[in-house]
Amino acid sequence: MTDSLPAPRISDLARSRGPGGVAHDVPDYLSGLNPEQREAVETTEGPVLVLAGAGTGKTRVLTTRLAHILATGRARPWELLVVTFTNKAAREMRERITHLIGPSAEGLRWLGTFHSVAAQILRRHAELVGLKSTFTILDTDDQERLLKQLLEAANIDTKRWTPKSLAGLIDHWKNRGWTPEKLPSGEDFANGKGQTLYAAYQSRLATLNACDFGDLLLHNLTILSKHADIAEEYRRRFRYILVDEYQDTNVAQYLWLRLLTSSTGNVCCVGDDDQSIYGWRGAEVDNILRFEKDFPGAKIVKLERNYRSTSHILGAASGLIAANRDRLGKTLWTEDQSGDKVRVRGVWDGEAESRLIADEIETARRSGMNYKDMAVLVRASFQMRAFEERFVLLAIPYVVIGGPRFFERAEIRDAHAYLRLIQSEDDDLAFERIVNVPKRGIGDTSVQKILQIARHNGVSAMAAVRDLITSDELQARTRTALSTFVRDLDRWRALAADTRHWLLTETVLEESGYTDMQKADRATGPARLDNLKELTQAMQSFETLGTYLEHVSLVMDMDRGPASDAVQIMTLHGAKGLEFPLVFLPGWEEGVFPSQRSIDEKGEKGLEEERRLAYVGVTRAKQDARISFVANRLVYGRWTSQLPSRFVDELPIAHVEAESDTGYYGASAGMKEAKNRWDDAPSFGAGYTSPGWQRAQAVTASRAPAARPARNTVIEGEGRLVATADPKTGAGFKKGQRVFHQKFGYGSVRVIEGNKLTVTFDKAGEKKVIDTFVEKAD
DNA sequence: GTTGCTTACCTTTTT
DNA sequence: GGTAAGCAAC
Repeated sequence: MTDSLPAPRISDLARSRGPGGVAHDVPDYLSGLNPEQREAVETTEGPVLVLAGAGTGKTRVLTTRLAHILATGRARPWELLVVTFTNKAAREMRERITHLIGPSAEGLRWLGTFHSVAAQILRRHAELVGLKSTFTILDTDDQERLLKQLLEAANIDTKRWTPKSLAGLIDHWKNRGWTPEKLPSGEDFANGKGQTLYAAYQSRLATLNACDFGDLLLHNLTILSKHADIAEEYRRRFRYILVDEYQDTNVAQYLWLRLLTSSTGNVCCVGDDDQSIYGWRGAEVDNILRFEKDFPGAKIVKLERNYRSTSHILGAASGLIAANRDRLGKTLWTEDQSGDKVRVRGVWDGEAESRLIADEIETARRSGMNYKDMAVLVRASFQMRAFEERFVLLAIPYVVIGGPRFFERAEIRDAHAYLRLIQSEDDDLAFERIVNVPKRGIGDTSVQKILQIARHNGVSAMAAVRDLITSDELQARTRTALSTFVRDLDRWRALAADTRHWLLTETVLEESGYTDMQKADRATGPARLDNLKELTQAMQSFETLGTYLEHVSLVMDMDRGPASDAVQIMTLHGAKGLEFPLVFLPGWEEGVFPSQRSIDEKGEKGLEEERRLAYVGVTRAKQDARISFVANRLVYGRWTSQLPSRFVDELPIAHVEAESDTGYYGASAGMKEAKNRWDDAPSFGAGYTSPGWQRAQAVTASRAPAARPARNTVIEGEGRLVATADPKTGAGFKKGQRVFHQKFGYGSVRVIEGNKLTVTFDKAGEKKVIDTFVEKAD
């Protein structure tokens, strides 16, 4: 196994390059670093906080530090815990370390995202929190459907109290490390039902042998805090801990780290408080701001020398971020004095904006720049479409990074549901998803009946189905459909044993009629079939179906093929950690960026986060950053006047070159009104309504609950949360017992086999029924 | 049980 | 303006 790998080969590498490598004791890999970077790499013992500004070589420091620890024999690969936030970051880190130290990087078993490492740990100790080690990880869709069931069972109006909002709330609670028992008072949902619903949800998850994303960490916290021996084992194992993007850790992740770090811990956190942009996901900038208090004697290293951008870009970004109050403060500098000022353009509307950017892309292209060196970074994905349309029109190649996530597409989830059900018959959510996809004539009523039986008997839906098809509860047609379904599944399961999983997938899609169903859909079918093809292709790089499914549940993202020469379109969040020679930053308008919602929900804190996002955006640029805003935008199909973003005003004029042609467009079309400042343009103030439209919506929404009280405010007892069978029914039937059945009427019991009764009905004749569907009659 | 129409909601951002 | 869920009609 990994433990028997040869010693790290970095020593070879250290000697291999350059004549200077032998002259000093300084290994080759350290020689290219500046003094601060060296310090960050060589301070291996004790807590270290590396404040790495944008473009200061953070990843290089991180990977070199790891290589250094390994090369100097301080630890072996499997004794390092390395956590990142995104899969992309984890992947990149692994690649770069492999490049530095060779194949022994494979021994880095504990390198991954918080969630994937937590999942690994949880699999080993699942039984301590009432799960089996084979637990499945639910995605948001599964989660919301489950919550919807719970809400409905509790008679809560799911329009007013949406499953989505409850999911968000529960996630928020989990991010803070709150189990249902530890939920502080004041945290609530649906008038006092919050905690009960949360508890009910957790117990449903346990029944399903499943957990959600938040649970991965929350269960870890439970295990590590309740079992001192286990925590101690991990503390001994992880001799060095490295955390990337520390500014984005939430409370749960923070607590998790603390549990895994001993008092003398060699923990190194790297981050940039100015780039904290995940507050909405529970990130606490405070974690990084109070590092010194948490780890007394911690060494703080600031990386301020920027190697990425020109001084104008850095100047613009620094001026912008200076408006934030909550920061540790650092000053980026560069020796690169070349380059143009940041260009700011105000144009008439969204179409003009996409035209402008497309034109500039073509100009840049003509001057020899590759498409892939240009990026359009937007605040929210709805902004992407305008650019896509324009680019298609002009045949500018582009790729949308992020966008609708591959694994969230309906057809991919359907395929997964089939596979999950083949792999584990207990997967009720998978069952629900595909029993009737493609249509088999198993409607909602039947499905509900199946689920009811399953829940009542404490078995899986599939088990209930197997039961039901030998009874007369369901219509003959439904029964036939279900038997076919069961037979198919059994056949595929048998097939799975000796078939490669991607071939199995193809067979299943074919034989289930799924492919035919898509073929029948002329509109979306072809694209979906393409996606499925892509899916089976991607599956081939995994050993087994199991490893594949584990991977997709954690990595909701897929490695696409090698980057082609195309303009990259992505959100600002998605752009973090990347860099491009030429960056376009459209949509800098109040309400769009900063997003109104962010301000409404989190006030000044929200605004500061938006500003950090702007900072992230500008600092992605190496040579040129081009910001733009429009005077009019089509929102929800409605024209709205826009005001330039306050961030535009905050850019220091010394580093900006601005021009707006929106001024008198209406009066004299095409006339350009060049000026240095644009906020005095009379036309902006004139018909200014935005962001009123959004605010008005928010107000209506938040008032609605008070004005219209829920119909079902009183819900008796907690037990009502989960549907229970009618109390009049139950086991204990005797031969000859008179019974009543909703559909078949009165009759008497003739045979009893487990939960199945053969009843001779007075009118309907002899039928096999499930005991929960009959009542005793006198 | 399925099809086709109407309506409500939507637009943050991701593991 | 687009989409997904919900509802009435087949």
